[in-house]
Amino acid sequence: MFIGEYTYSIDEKKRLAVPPKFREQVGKKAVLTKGLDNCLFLYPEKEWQSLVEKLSSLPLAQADARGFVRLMLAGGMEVDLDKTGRILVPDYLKEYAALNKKVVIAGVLNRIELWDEEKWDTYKKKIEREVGDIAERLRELGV
Amino acid sequence: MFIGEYTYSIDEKKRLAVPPKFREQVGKKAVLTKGLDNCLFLYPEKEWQSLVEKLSSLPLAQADARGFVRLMLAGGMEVDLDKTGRILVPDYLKEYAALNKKVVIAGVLNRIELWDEEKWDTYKKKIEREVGDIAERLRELGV
DNA sequence: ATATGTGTATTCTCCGATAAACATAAAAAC
DNA sequence: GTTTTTATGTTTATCGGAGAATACACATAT
Repeated sequence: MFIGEYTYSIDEKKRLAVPPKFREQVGKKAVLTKGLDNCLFLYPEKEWQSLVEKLSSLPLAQADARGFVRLMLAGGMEVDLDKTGRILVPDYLKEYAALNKKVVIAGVLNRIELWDEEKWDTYKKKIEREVGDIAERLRELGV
Repeated sequence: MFIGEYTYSIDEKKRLAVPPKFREQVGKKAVLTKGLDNCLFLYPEKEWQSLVEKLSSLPLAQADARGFVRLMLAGGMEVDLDKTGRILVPDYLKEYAALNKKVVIAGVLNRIELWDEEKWDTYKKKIEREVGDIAERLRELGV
């Protein structure tokens, strides 16, 4: 399980370090893809497999599902970690998530999320403001 | 079960002592994360696991749930107790809870809460003022 | 076949951060 | 009153990130 939030710089060659605490869990190969809310998702090989299975089961007839599957699959890219634990972020993903120099790397359950620092701050502030209400609504779900 | 309220100083290296009465129950590793009402939650490993299970079952497609999971997970951090029973509070959590030197450490059922002393006093006074009304409302819930 | 260019991979070093070990002083327990 | 526990402070050594420099692979052109 991934947990915690770190900030790293993406260098001019679009290389980005995976935090040491995550490296072992990620392994040598991972999949980087477009996520929800303008961030990127980074999945370890195994987690990616089980996600793909879920996506496979979505109904082809449903336009929403087609779109989502296309976003995740066509948008994805296999990435390798180099000896020092960095990945290479493809241009089109860097652009999708509007990544600048400072990138927030957040562990969320079975995936790692990459956010542009500014976007992350904005999002976080919004959530923190609303968290009381959200918790009330989630109560129905048993949290 | 955690019970009671203690006050400790957080030092300039952001180390904070876990009260001796809590140490055995907490163990060597714990998870510190953002809580509700601007405090921090400290969970023993086991309690954290069962919380994570609940969070895992929330639907990825629901924006509210995503936000809440991100707050708890990305906001969390594994912390170790050092030889003298202290944890290291990460900068971003210290900031989230606006911790100053004096920190109130309160046992609440299956978790420990960390509060800035001033915020705690204010909150406590507010609750004490409203306790009558609150009790009325809770009666409907069967307390 | 050689030269040149472009982009990626690797290694190295510096500096700062950070956490582990150590030390001291105060308080509590017996 | 002595001993143990606890709270807090200081020092030290290790580790990690960032950037620069180098080495390597591949392509194109001469």
